[in-house]
Amino acid sequence: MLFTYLAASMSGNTRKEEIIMVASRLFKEKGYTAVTMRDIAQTMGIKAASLYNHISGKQELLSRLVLRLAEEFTKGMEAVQEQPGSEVSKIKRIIELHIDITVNASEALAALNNDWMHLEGEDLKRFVHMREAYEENFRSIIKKGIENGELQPHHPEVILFSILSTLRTLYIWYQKRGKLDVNVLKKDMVSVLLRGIV
Amino acid sequence: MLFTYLAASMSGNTRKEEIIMVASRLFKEKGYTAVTMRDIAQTMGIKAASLYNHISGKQELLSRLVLRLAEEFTKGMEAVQEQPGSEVSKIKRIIELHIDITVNASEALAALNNDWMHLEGEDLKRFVHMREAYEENFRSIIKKGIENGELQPHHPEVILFSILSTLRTLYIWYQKRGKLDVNVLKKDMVSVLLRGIV
DNA sequence: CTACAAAACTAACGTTTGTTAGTTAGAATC
DNA sequence: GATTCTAACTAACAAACGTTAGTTTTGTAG
Repeated sequence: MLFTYLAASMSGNTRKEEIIMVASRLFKEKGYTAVTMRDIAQTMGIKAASLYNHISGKQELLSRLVLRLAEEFTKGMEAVQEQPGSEVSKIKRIIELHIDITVNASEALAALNNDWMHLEGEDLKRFVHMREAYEENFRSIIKKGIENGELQPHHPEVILFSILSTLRTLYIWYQKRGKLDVNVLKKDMVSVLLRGIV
Repeated sequence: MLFTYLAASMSGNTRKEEIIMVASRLFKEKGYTAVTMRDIAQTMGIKAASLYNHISGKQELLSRLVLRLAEEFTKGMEAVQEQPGSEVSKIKRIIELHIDITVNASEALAALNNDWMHLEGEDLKRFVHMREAYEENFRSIIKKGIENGELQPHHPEVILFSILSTLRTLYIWYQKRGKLDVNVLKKDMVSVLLRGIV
């Protein structure tokens, strides 16, 4: 089953995971730097110092959120690459991957998109590496698609960026707009991103 | 001439505009909250206290950046609405508007996208109102386009979101990728966003 | 009932933050 | 030559920050 680890973490079974969930909600609204440990504690109904019985510090909250999700994307991309089929079908699967993760972890996605630069040391390096690898894999799928005539001969960078920025920002819209059905959303997104709107 | 005020402000003719420019660069990299007045001062080669000879405080830096740009978008949208022609041609003009602003003020766009929520009081209200109006105007163009058969009958929200999130994130990619020619970029973006990639 | 672990508390620490007050050097104006 | 203006400076403040140390409460197993 996909997203099992993600699902377990989102349900917040341990106190630690509860804190991480609360943090992700606050990070989404104000950003990592603007959220204080006292904010997180107050939302949980406890004092800031009590948080340290469960976590090592603020950085751990960020790195758990971001790296956990980045690994999910990396795993998803690997699965797509191993699958047989056309390049267009792979792009479809990537779109669906993003939508699945958005639906299951929309809060944490905000941290991944907006606050990854506040990671430190090895965590930051690892994240940047994963992100670059992800984009490079996506790019080579697009290039192959252009070469064999599946895709229009546009600059690959423009295609990559236009799809990826839509998918990465999806978390903002999904839930502002009444949470439409996931399968309907997938179908619409695939159609709009691949075949355009006119 | 369009963007005159914007261009004047970006050239940094006064000391105050210099500070605002430096701030926008730093805000783009780390976000509003993570940037300190000492950071800004150090980048300018002066002490933090000296900044207050030119500006009233940190908030002013943010609100100048964000509201100035928001007004540029609002003016642009008004111009598009007054223009005759098909709905598709209006969408084209909107795409070009975003690209023009991105090229002329890519730094400030980061603040507008990521840090608007740190505006306070009346500034925040004004921004949110302008943003909602902008989206509503865009949405009604799309709806009209669907009604008269220019556009595919997708959920307007999906179309709006997919175009807008691409355009809003453009500032990240434009300059990471060697600053391609503006007119080429416009043509490619219009083609990809309107007619898709397959 | 006792022992223990989990999870909360109070109090405080050393820094960093945005900002203010008062001062000074140099250039422009009268 | 005196005055005003511009733009920098030093010094410091009060508040807020992440975090630590030590203590108390609470629930559970022997």
